[in-house]
Amino acid sequence: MILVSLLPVPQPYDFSLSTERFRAFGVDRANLWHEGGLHRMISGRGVRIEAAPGGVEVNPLDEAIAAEARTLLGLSFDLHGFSEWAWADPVLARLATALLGFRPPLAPDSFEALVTSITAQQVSLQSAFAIRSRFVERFGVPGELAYSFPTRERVAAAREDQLYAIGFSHRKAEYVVGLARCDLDLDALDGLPDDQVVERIVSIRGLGEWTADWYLARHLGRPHAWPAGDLALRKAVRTFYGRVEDVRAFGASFHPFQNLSAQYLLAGLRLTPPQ
DNA sequence: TACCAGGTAAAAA
DNA sequence: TTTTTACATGGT
Repeated sequence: MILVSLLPVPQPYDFSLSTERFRAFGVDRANLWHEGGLHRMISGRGVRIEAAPGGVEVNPLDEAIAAEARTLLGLSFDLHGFSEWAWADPVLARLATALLGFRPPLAPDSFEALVTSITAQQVSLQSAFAIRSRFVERFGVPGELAYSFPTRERVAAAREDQLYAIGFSHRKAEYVVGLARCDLDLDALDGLPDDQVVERIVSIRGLGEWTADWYLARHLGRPHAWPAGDLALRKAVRTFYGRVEDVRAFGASFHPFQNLSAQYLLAGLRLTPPQ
């Protein structure tokens, strides 16, 4: 089926602001920013997404590509509901205005989401992006611009020392290969409630609470996800609300928009001038 | 140079 | 049970 290349996005939407994450920390070879557009391999085809009136332009476009692009661009978030709700909180009211049109992107693939988190454990996102891009170039498949992210099968067949050679710690190399080889059906998790998803994720070696929370937030797009252990989120909470004794408990005050609140606080930390 | 950065598991206390 | 330690890289 031929579709027009416009993918509508609820307005207001700021494509450049929403994709800042793909540029802020270095190059992501699987979600590549190039000449004003975001490039990703979808269904084996190189896809370019760029700003367009009323949404984004996606080329090429078919049903499968549209579905993944909707996930990638975070179209499932209730941004309108969040904006209305945010008026009750002076901090979020300011951020919702300053970051008008910011819609957090999601990682469309479950394995990619988890490997991405492992690479980001404990190190700066600058370091994580650099290491992950070498991993994508080594084990992924090159397209015209972006690479397809390494498949679980390909990583399951890899040796840990091959990952160590491109900058993974021995421990993280073990985690990634172990994840690829484990018997958990990742895509079966999306039908489970949040707490059961966390339970399954943390049962895998190398995946802790932080990784599970970000999986809920950035892969499944669950509204109530709140990565309380995240160093940057803790810093953002401290910056915008002052000392908070229990950051996880504090997340309840953002119900039912914990995920969007966290994403706006993090984006605000990087993009809005200090108050 | 030394330290920190969007953690985790295992050893030590 | 709680606290401490090792870990690899990139930026400052």
